[in-house]
Amino acid sequence: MPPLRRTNQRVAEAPSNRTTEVYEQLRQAIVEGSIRPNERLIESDLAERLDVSRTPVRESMLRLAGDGLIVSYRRGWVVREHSAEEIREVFEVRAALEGFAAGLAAQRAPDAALKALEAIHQSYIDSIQGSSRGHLVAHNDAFHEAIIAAARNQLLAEQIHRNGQYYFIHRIAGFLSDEEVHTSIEGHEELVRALTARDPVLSEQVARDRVFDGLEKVLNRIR
Amino acid sequence: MPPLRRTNQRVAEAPSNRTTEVYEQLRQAIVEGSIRPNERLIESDLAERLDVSRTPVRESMLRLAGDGLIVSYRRGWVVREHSAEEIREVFEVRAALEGFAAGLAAQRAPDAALKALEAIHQSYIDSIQGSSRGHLVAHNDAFHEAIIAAARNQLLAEQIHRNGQYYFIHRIAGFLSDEEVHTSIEGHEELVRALTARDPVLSEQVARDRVFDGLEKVLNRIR
DNA sequence: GCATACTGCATTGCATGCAAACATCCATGC
DNA sequence: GCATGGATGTTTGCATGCAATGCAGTATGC
Repeated sequence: MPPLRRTNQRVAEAPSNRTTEVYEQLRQAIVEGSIRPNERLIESDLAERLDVSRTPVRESMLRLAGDGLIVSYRRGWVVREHSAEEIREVFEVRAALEGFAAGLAAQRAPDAALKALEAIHQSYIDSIQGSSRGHLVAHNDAFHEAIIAAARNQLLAEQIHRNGQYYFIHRIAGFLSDEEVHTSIEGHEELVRALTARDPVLSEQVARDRVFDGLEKVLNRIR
Repeated sequence: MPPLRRTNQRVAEAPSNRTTEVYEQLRQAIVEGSIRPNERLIESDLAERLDVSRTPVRESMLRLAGDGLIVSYRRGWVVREHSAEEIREVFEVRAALEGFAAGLAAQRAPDAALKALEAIHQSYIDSIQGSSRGHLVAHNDAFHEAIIAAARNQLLAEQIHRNGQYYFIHRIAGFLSDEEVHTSIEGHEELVRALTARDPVLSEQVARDRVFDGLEKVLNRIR
């Protein structure tokens, strides 16, 4: 046990190297859906395709498993499939975490942060005419990011991100009806109001309700 | 992309092998505190001590990093240290997740599960005379497990466990004053009442309050 | 005496080889 | 025709080697 300098600053969880590159690529592929659920992941295959040895691929697998994106099955790994039941579970966890974040934001966010949030929301409404759906996803992300940041709890932010469940949203965003888009915007509006009123209980409630709305939409899509 | 049989059943995240063994051992050592915060982890060192090659050690490191127990620092890994600020963050996440779980349990738990919970609590009170502190930890774990199970959301359960924050509790459990033990038991009592009353809002509130109580205790210890 | 450059060493990053485990396929028996 | 057992091939689990990286300690210049 040698003496060691302190590391109180938050440090990247993983350094930048080839393993991390591979990890990012695989993660992206799974999230986008270009590697499909239940598809089996063969080390030597992927290694060859990505032009690295099996080692970084193996290590990436472990990290993906930690994220819950793949699970061990028999000898190897397969992309996890989310049954309707599991999707419900995912959204419940989101409701818990994002709801809590909204509650914290209502208590802690500096006034400037709330103003910025309002600006994000407003600029989105202004630009809604173009009505590009890619834009919609980007806006939604920015809006949530702002709230999560305002909650001032990095661990909470990490957990929300890590869950990597956003990919459900990415896959379905293109399919939302105009009415659903409208509902979503109204939800944002309501949330902004609750936050600027500095009402933690209401903010949490609204944020949760929005998540459960999302769940309904997803469940409708997969049926 | 070969056709593949389905894997809808939930599968263990990692198989049982030497890597997993090493992982468990290291995790235990960190959680118990026998490897201290800010201590540096040397692959070849650990490999020799555990009598395996560096490969399973490396892979364990990645999983530990995924759990947030170690962080990359310079070239290697160090055991993460939790500043007071981070401890607050940890407990806020616990409040979010465990509170939510209590709320779900109030809505969903079969009557039998609540009866079982009451029994756990009661048997503990009956046996409190012995007042062994190891027993206290075990009881606390059982109590929480029962609630988490009753919430009927496996992902939520995984997240609560994974956070691996219990180790704060293990480290301090021996140091609780009798008064604090008493408070904790009262908390359990209150929670059982809220759950059997099937009141989700109250249950969530009580569970959260208990977590924040715990935070106070921990913060008092480290000062 | 302090800063800066250089050299050696500890330690990781990645590749690869080998053996064991497991699935698959086919043959055989009932 | 179905089940059971064995052989074969694929894929992982783990060990190990080599090169590269960055740290430490020392020497050198100012």
